[in-house]
Amino acid sequence: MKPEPRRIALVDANSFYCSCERVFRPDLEHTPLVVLSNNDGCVVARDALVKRLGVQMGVPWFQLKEQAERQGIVCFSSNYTLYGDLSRRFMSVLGHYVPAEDQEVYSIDESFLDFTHQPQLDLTTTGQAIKERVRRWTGLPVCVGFGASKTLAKLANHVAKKQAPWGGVCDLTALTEAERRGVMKGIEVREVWGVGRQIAKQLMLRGVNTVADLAACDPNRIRERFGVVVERTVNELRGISCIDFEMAPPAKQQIIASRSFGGPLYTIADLAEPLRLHMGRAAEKLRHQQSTAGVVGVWIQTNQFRPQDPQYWPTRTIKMTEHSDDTAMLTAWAMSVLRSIHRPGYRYIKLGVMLMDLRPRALHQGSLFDATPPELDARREKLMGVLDKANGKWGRGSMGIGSAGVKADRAWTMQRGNLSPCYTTRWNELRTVS
DNA sequence: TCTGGGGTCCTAGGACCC
DNA sequence: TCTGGGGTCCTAGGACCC
Repeated sequence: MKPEPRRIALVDANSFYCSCERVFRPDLEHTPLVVLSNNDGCVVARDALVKRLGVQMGVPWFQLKEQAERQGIVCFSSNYTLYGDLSRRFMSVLGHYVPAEDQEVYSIDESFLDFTHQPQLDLTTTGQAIKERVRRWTGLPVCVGFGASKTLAKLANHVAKKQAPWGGVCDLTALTEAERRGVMKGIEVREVWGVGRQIAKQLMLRGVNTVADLAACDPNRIRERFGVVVERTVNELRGISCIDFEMAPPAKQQIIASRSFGGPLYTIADLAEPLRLHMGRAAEKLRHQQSTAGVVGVWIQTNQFRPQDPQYWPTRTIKMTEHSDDTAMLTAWAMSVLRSIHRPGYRYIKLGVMLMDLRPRALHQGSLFDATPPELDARREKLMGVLDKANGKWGRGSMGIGSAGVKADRAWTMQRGNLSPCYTTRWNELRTVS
């Protein structure tokens, strides 16, 4: 017996970061808007008006600045505290439509919802209701796509976004086979979830140009040439759901914290400061997911966009003698790595730290040679708890190990010249109505 | 002068073992 | 002349995602 096809929705916010900024700045409703990456480096979000002006994703801001001024484009530094908070509200509105086990929060601005267990619902009507309620309760504009698999739901969402007649909601499950094929014929294969630049190029060389072409491929042949991942994608396009919902996000297998500096750094002493800051953040994430790390890694790099500079981008990892989640311990190991890879005479612009070989904290057992007595371990744990609380309350980096705790304008701190206030998370930055 | 920061999965090939 | 074969583990690199 053939199982009933699934009814999966993908809800995706339009130009999420830009929309977040606009929620608190209704005066900018008709102003073209971009949001910049860390350090005000390049464009990471564009609203519809800016897209129409032909501004590409990822353009360095310094190249765009003049044009932006001419065309009245407003720019914001990224404000992840604000986006994270609006994301939580958005996701909780979606939670009204399905039981918790049928919602997967896929990214900061996207969520899958499984309506398979609510066959009585008309999906287009439901999609419109979702769109309206999210708009009313959070101020965010969203589009909704429905399909028999996650990949088809993604595709439907793409259609809802790009093709105005759908009104922001596209239900592929309501179409006949022929109608669906018609829609797929009109979309380039590159747009499929899971098909990136390289694979799209290879497919097109073989005459597979549209989504319809890919859906018509023999999965076995695809597997031979492209592997199991693309094979799965073909099956999903054919309405066979292969990618399951992931409920509690699995614990991370590696944790990375890195940033470009506001300006170049040179010595080990210079680099130690951002190292301590990054390791503070990484260790916090590690403790948050209740893991310990067995391996720490560090990399530093010079500016590859300055070919006139000598280039150097060493990276190295080291296996610690025991697993740990202790900021001071992890920092000490990372410092030893930094000392081993650092060479004088280079102009460094970025440093990153990495935690690997993660395992659940419950498994942690003091090693036979562990010099720290258990009661000291308990005190350390308490200290780490205080650290995480303080940083949650007063902002990242307000408390840390050594000099990383000092909040100051240093050469290496991020440039965020156009940061919006934290409207939703700090009392003193709340919007006032007069 | 100024060019982001995270993550995952799969595969191929080498080391090593019996 | 003639140089096995299969299994596992690890790592590096490539591809993808947001």
